[in-house]
Amino acid sequence: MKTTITDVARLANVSMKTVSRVLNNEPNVAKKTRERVLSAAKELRYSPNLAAKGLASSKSYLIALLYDNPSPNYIANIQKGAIKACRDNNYYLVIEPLSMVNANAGNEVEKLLERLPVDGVILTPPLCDDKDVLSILRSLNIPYVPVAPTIEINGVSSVKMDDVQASFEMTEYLIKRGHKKIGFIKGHRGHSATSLRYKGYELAMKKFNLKIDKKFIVEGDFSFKSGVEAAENLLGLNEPPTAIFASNDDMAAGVVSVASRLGLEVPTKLSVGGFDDTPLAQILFPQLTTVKQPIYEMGQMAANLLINPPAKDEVLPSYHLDHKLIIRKSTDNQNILDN
Amino acid sequence: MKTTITDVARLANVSMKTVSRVLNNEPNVAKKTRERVLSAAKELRYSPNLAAKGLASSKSYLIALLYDNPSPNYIANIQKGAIKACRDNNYYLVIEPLSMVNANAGNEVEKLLERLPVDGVILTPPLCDDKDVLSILRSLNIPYVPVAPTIEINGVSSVKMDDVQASFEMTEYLIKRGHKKIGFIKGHRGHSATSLRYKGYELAMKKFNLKIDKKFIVEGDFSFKSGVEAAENLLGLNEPPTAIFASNDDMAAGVVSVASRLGLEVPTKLSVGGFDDTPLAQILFPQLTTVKQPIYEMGQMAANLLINPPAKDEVLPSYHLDHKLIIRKSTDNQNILDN
DNA sequence: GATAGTTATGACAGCGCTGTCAATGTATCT
DNA sequence: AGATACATTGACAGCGCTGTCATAACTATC
Repeated sequence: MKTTITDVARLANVSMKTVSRVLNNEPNVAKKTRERVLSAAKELRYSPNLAAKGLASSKSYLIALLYDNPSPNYIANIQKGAIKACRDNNYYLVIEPLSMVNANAGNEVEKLLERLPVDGVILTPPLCDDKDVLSILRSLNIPYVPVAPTIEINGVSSVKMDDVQASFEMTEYLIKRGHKKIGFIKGHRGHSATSLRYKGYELAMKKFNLKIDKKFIVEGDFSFKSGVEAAENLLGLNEPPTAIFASNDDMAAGVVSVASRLGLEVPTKLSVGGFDDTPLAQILFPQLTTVKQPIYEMGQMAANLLINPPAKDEVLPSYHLDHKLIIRKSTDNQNILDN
Repeated sequence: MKTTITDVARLANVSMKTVSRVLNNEPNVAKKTRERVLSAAKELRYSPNLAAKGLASSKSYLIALLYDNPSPNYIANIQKGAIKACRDNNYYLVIEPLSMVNANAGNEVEKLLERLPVDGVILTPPLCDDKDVLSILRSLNIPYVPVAPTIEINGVSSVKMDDVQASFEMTEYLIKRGHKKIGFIKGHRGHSATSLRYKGYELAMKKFNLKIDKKFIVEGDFSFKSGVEAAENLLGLNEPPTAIFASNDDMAAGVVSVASRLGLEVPTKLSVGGFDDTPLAQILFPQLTTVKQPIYEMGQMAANLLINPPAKDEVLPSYHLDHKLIIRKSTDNQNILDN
């Protein structure tokens, strides 16, 4: 029924092994032979049996994506990128949501990976910083790539974006549009992005010799609600900021909602910047100026690093991928400043 | 290194085959033997090699989830449900996004499945109604379960919710809160949910002898923007509705945004109902009354149907799972009506 | 206690592929 | 031409498990 490598071998008049060599792009096959095999395989519409390959070569052609409850949007994009890389290499992606809540994720990972011998694991935050998970992976000797980790691990490449730079650019952009009083809403304490994004803000303010008013820095936790509270706080000041940079879109949405409740028109009276470019950013009115993370690209790169590991001597500690400042209406105060 | 079935067999002093029987819950093993094997397996922390099992039994223990660009939220939930079912049965889920845009998804599916011999496929809309995909699946003889399909296929069970009933309940709820003039925003033409949800609205209106004003029925396309336009249309009427039921949350969000622009307070002046219970529904102010689809449950059920197919004589054409009317602030007009 | 019926167990081949290693063919050099 | 190197090919075992079928060990029956 299903064609096997033997069928191809017979048709091409070579041994199974030679077919195997051709199909796996191994060296040392005569050009003529290679062509003969290829056309035989094509004629028979041959495609290899993954289980058999796996059993014989003790590889699985499977990459696992482990995650613990990040936003659906984030995970969907990581997935798409990872799947792209997998497809390009005849690998497959299996998805495994984990929960760090009930005790040890490490244990869960262990059970999972003992049963499913994947060739590599992609770790997303916050899993990529979980000590147990990392040590299990190391002891099981399974290659892994952390995506946007807080901590760097010796000898392990990670994939990330430059939060500091992105945040710097957003702040710089606001400054260049004439703002001097720029409020900043921090993210969840302990999340690595929180301090990095704040740092970018700080650097930009310093670069342009703007003093950072402590009253303008408010703590949030990345939730819409915390954005609302922070905005109430900031906009209730005697001298409120003319722009607010919230370190994610949900909080920025909170800011916009408070502003509209207070009758403060965005962007004419208040500019608002977000971070992440979630779908929300385009749904909001006015649409949100924000930073698009290279999520898809990170997923793709991560999978690629696992499938085609770089030679030892060219391993980088981490691969930085490009973000993008997306300028939309919520910071479009030009008319006002111009007049 | 890795323990094999042979190790367990040796320790339990039985043959490999008996170990296999025990581990796969096959009948005809003496109780004592079974216990002995089980404890040996436990002691050695044995876990079977998937590739070997697959090769020997020509099964893959893999279920594929095929989708084409639905909302990340939808897909994330389907995934979680499907993975739950997989985990409970030692199966794994591989994810494959497809694109029906560039010509035939059928072809893509074929290439995919020839290479990856999955034991079953979960199809989400709109893929579950694609003729090519369905016929490929049939010709490859791969079991599949459509999730929320428009068309029913003879002999194939599907998993769905009752859109008509849910929509009926929402409408009935609005009516019971005193509304008589209820606007309805339809979804994208051609999407099965569109007509079903409208039908539920219609039935409820009829049941309570409310006449359906044609001006109150507006076409949308499930996008935020179309919700905005529909709302402008509805709220611009001489006698505008006192409640608007948008057939998804994005459009409902559009309604809320128009209402707030027009100074029409929600819910006191206008009640708004949505559908889907997306994250947006809780972010919005006021939070949205909506219908929660059993997405997770559908994913779980779909995977389960593939892993443990029901006996022929008890196959149902489709499995309906329970939705839930989620009542939030956007319809909380009680105070007003009470006074 | 011999016979049949049933349950429990094991021997063994083989799923479809790749790794190893030996064998052959071809080119290069003295 | 003969020796040496290297490129090309194939034979074969075996990855870890399950299906098949034969055999062994019970149970029930008269």
